[in-house]
Amino acid sequence: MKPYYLTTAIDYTNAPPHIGHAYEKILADVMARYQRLNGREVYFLTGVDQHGQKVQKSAEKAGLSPKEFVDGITEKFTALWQKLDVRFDGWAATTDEKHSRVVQAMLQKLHDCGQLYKKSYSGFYSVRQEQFLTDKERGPDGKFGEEWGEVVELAEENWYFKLSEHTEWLRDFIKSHPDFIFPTFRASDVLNALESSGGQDLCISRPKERLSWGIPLPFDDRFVNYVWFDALTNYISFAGYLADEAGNTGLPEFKKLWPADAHVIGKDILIPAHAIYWPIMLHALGFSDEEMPRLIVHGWWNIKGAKMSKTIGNVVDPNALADVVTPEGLRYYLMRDMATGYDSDFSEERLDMAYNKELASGLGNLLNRSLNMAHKYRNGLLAIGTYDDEINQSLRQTVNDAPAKYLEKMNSWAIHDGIAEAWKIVSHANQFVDLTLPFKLAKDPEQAARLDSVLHHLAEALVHVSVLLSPVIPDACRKMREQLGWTLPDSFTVSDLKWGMLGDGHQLSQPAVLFPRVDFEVK
RNA sequence: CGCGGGGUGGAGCAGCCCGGUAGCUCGUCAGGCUCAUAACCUGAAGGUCCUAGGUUCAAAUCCUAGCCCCGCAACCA
Repeated sequence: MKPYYLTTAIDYTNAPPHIGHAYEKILADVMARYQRLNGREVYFLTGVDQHGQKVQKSAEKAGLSPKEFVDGITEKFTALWQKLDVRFDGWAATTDEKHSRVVQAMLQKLHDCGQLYKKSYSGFYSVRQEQFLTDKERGPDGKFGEEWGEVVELAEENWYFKLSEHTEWLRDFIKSHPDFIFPTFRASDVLNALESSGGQDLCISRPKERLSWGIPLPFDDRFVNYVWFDALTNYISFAGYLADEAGNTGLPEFKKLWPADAHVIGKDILIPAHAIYWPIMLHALGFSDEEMPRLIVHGWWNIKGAKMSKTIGNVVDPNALADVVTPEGLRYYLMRDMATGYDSDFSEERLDMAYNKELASGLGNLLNRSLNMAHKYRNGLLAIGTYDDEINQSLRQTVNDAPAKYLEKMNSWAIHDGIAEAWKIVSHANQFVDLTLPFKLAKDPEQAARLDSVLHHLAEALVHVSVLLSPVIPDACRKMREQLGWTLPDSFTVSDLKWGMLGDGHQLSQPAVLFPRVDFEVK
């Protein structure tokens, strides 16, 4: 089977990362880890989009060169990914020369087969904002507001991509491929956008005098490429597309990797970029319908129902949160509290609940009490024995049922539901302790066999949890396994999970608090 | 009639496709337990399932009309 090829949006290096950036990368990282857990080879690509006018302007404002400015912001992103344990295989930075060469080779290819043309456009241009204005920017009085400064009428030549030639194909493709966009309800949005778009072509250049921070067009050096062919192309350029033509080495073999099994993106960049421009670009380059990628579209984190925005000043900093609830706590919260594809509300109360109630009191405490009793009563040595009863059977049932349900949910990107399936084991195990009362069994020598079976059942249940939750909280699960004295065997998969991972005479390690409780300052 | 999502106990959500005792997590209250991270377990209170019609033996679920909230409407994860 080909490797599972997974990408995220590449983040624009104009401002530091916020909670939404973190969510998307963690979501992709969880899926990457989940696929690996199922024995699938994975290639996970993420990166940064560093070109463009906003960067150029922000750099000027900061008194830095675009390169210096971009490097500074980029470092904030990479540091965050490291902190949050987001492990990617490829790093897509659009200022990378390998990338520029592929972009140029691609543009040349499209130019050669007549997909690009030059045209003059005239309209109203804001000198201060350095952009053309449309009727949308006009105020109620039909005039352009003061924020645009001096507005002049200007004619400018630019290069265009024949997008309109392919819209008919795209319409049919979307209708006949319901899997193309997840969740499916977003597809109707795209079809609507296609209807209203008419036959517009896509402007892909900017004259060099206006924008210098970009990739030059190979067939016309008075222009640099603008946005789309630069940013979207990262998904194939860093996957080894046109590597020979571009003279690139050290990249994956494109034929083996493509198509992408998942482009993980936010709903804001679905239309037009990923659902319209991107498939059409690929189609124009000669990619077949079978070579189209799949889009996984996630929702947004709102703050008390309102959109997060710098203007309102309610931007949530993932770095600060990770410092409070640990990176794993943040990963867990973000995954458990959002139904993939839909919006969700961020709140400190929920984060508090997820960490202190679920991770600390639920899972962490269960591990701690189980190991503690096993050490207290049996020096951490498990004995399987022959004792059994209905209470034991019931817990085994829950544990045995979990993997199949978990797989079903995770395969359809319902991470929150997958977590819930694993959590059923945790809840049942805590209940199990209260039903079996091992601390009482320990006082009665005649109950020795039953006590052994109870301690074994708890440890066994915890081993299962430590596997199922490992994509979401890998480090905590590793620590759990360490305490349980069990290592994940090489090439182990979820379907290998079955009752009896811990044999007779298994030695447990010492317990240690997994998730120390955290006091939340209510702001 | 631009498009999409949503409206379910105090909060957040599931259930709706394939009608049949309204479910989960948190919070509140009461009890139990003492192995454990003041953690764990059990029980209780609390709901016009946005509104009004309709279909049906039966509607949160299907149909019709309307109201409200959010987002999008071609560069914000």
